[in-house]
Amino acid sequence: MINITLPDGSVRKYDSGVSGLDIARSISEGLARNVIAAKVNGEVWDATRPISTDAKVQLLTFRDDDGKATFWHSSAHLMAEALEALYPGVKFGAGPSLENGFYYDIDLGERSLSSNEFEAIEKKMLELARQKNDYIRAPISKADAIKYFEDKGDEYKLELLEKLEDGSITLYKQGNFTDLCRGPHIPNTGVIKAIKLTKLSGSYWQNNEENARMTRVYGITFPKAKELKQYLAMVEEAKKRDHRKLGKELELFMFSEKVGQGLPIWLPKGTALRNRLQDFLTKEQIKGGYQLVTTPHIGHKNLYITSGHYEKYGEDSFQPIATPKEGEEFFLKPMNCPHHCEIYAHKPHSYKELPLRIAEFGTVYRYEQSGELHGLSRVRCFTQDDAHLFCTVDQLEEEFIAVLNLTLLVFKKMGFADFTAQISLRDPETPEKYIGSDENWNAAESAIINAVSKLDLNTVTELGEAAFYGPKLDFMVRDALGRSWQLGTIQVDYNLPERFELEYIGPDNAPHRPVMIHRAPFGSLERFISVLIEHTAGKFPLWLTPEQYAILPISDKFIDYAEGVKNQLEAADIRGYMDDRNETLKRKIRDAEVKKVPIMIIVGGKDVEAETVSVRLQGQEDGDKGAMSVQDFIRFFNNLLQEEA
RNA sequence: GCCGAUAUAGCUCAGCUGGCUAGAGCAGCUGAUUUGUAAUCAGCAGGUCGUGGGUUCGAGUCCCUCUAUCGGCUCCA
Repeated sequence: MINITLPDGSVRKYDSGVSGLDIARSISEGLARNVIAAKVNGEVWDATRPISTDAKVQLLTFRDDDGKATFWHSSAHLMAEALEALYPGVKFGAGPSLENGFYYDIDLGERSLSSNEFEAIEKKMLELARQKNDYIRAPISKADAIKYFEDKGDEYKLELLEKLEDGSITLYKQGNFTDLCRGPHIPNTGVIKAIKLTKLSGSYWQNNEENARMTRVYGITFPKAKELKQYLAMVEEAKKRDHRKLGKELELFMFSEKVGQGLPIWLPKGTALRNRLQDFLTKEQIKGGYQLVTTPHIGHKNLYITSGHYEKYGEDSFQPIATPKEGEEFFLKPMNCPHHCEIYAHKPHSYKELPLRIAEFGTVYRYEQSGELHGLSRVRCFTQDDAHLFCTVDQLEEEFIAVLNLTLLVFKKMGFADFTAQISLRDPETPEKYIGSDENWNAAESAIINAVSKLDLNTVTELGEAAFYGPKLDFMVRDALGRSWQLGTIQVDYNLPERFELEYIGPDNAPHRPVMIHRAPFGSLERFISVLIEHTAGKFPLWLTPEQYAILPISDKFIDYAEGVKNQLEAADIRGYMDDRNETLKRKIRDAEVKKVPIMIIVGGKDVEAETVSVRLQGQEDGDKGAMSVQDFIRFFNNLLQEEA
């Protein structure tokens, strides 16, 4: 008998050789039907794999992330089986699970695959799934495995085998398909009920351009047809919220082929939105003891040689701007820190002045790879809500917490609840990638970890995601299409103060090196706005939206009256416009609804007589709020603003 | 940057296997209508079919170049 400890802490006794599935059965039939895999002492195993020692066991279903991963990985095998049945001789590369679904890289030789063929493949997969074939795990010797794939003629699997150690190799077989695989897998194909192949793309073996080109087939599967339907509906909804589409429709920004790739042009409404975001943050920063600065958009080559960016990014940046003077070169600034370091360096500092916080909405230019450009999320010209804090090592944690709170305030104000704080540390395997002493790195990493632990945050820690000059805390927010984008960032930097030889005079009357914190709560206005658009589906909070109201006169007889109302609202600092077109009221309402103007103010004969306005709220079943005086409307409006805050 | 796909009016799209003056809806303009809570009616105008080249008697349609966009990959100071 062995002892199995379940997640709730209870311990049950089973015969040695019991499987996760057996344990599930002993608990309930329903659970047994839904079990996909079992986490045994922290390692995900096949639900059918025998457990022969005392262990902590967690049964995984499709609801668990590890369960999903197993389900989708098994689905990749199922797809491979279908592909092999439909396209004999196809060779297989890698076929992992993804955050949403799975893919398999395949080599069809001369043949190419088109998405028109997806339906046939899905059909085949369903047919195979219904056979309820078991996924069978088979440990195998290296020699036998090599023989198997030599006979099959799959050179990719042979290449993978070369790197594996004899004794650790397993094959998985379901139906007529056998794959080299570490596993784990679902018990049998029958649980895969709903299948959709989603896209096709090119890839390279081992992700290396020098290697053979392969075709990557993406798909997603679910245990229930309903779940697939919901997923597809979610994807549809996400497409509707795509900031590129809404940005065009709401006339926030544009791109021009003539102006250049990745260079967003902000239209009047988009600019109004940006300016409002900037005003909001500027006020908060002033409260937080920041000083505002303005620096040029270009900098001398020497600035970037000093900062080290020239060496690291010079070749991949916008190339230098030459001047009539021989040998003189300037760069478009790719970041604001070097300029800010020079601001710090322009006069001596006492420890009494620290922390020194300087902020700037700094527009920067980076030559991002053309294939990477994406709406406002990834552009070549963007404005960072940048600031650099110079402080002593002792002040680091406190400053870090203050910055953290500012960032959280921004997220709260914008209604972002679904974000993750990613603690990005060094990769201990590759110390050569980082500059600076171990001592400084340790101090900086623990300052971040300590600061974060004092706040209630959803965090993940990623090794190897640190910048080359220091660890950082990045805020990741998911967009409408499920992609994760980095917004705010807080980074600790010992490197630039060193390179720029920044100093302060300490109480001991000796020079010391300050620490620098880079931070940007929005990250960049461009990316922030892209996520905000998708988050709100274009219906911005009242305080932020470019046009808060539309006055809709019922006919042109009431334009004068409407004009008077508009003046009163302007005086009360409420912004909007009048729709004085010669159109029906229905039409004007529809257009304002589509433009997502939050408040419609209707004025007609009854209003003129009673000295009222009739108020309608956008996007509501019953938006009609009835008639009220302009003074009452202003109160009503301010209440709405209050509710938001 | 790499792989694949796409590019027709301001916007969304039609135009089959190459064949008369390239179509529609919305937006725009003009006129009529003067309207009470999600599209009033009529008329007009608008495109050298992304760019440059080629094949052909003939190219929006086929081929190549470039540019941009989309989906991936890689990258992200």
